[in-house]
Amino acid sequence: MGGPVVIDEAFFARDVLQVAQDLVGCIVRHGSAAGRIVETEAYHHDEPASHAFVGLTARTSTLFGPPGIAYVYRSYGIHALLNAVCEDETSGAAVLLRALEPLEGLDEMRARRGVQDAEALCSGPGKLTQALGVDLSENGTSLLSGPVRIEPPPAGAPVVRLVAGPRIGITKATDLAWRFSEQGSRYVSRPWPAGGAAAPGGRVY
DNA sequence: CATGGGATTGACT
DNA sequence: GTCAATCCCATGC
Repeated sequence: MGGPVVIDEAFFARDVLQVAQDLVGCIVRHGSAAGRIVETEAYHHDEPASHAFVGLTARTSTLFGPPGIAYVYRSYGIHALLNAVCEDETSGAAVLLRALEPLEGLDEMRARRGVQDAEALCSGPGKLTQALGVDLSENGTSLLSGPVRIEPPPAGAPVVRLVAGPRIGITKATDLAWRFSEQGSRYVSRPWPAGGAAAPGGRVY
């Protein structure tokens, strides 16, 4: 897709659907652990599946912060989920990182996750934060200059083929095809329908 | 102040 | 396929 080479605040300030697609193929790093993003979902305060739908509260203040910061929250009392805040302070928009292809610090990830299989280390939004060692203390920190960083794809990396479909694990706004992943990746949180075809209502890019 | 519901995972029938 | 674990916080009394 010839996406942006530079990841800066302007990268995250764009439309959240565009950022969600462009983040697939980028690198997330925390300490010596790093992985390549293979699956994302977009959320926006205009639709009820978003935490920001309720407006500005203590919980959502991070979502209504500047683009390029991390929104980390606890899900089901157990898991930390990592998002990248997008658009401007009025949007309450963010991209949820749902799965990574582990690249560096595999043994560190295995120790934190308690599993060996590389395909199971980061194949879910709660799994990848556990593997990277990301927790709620990183909420609100910069993804450009903070402890958790997002980097552009390595130079010469092949163009990513994207598949879009409905978001997972939500009960509202399930008609929106705002989940994006790399076509054919073995590291996604849930496999797509056989043959690499787009899910119902989805689309292949 | 009490209650209830998750953007999930892993164990189990 | 079902279900519990377990914490934050929005909501309502």
